[in-house]
Amino acid sequence: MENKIKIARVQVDLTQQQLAEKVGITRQTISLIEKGKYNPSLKLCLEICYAVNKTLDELFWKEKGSDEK
Amino acid sequence: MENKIKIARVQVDLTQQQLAEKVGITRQTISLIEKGKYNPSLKLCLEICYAVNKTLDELFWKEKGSDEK
DNA sequence: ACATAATTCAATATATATATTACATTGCGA
DNA sequence: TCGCAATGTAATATATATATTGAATTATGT
Repeated sequence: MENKIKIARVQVDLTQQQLAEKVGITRQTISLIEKGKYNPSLKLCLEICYAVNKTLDELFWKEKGSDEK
Repeated sequence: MENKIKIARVQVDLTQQQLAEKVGITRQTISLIEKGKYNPSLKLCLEICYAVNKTLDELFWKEKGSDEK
């Protein structure tokens, strides 16, 4: 499984749109991040964490060699 | 205190240069990140974690409103 | 099946992370 | 003090995250 943002997002009952507004970016960017298409900045990661009430490790941690694409 | 990268780095006895090489970026970028001058990508954060044997939360977590610049 | 909301996807534009080169500064051992 | 290694910093260049617009697709409820 790519990342856990989507799961955390629905857990707090937010749509991509609403999450995007909460963290101050666009819906498309949320979509791309959830799909693992790229590589958000630390600041953005943190804001997503705050919005869905998770920590960095919970949302973004991957073990060293885990998913080699 | 800005971030904990520098501390973790010296704990594993690496110079900025060596850490940079280990994670595949330049020394200057490490310097800027340690000084809190910007905002690395998630991928880079993870690689730094692996190199110094810490987790994202240990190195990069900040509470919501903590250091407002 | 239809209507609507939620999400994915593409193209181009902009902001910014990172590279590169080079020089300045600091600290430490001889 | 001298010399060197580690670090800080600045200018410009490049790669890429993110914005923007808009269209296509997928889900959900009726």
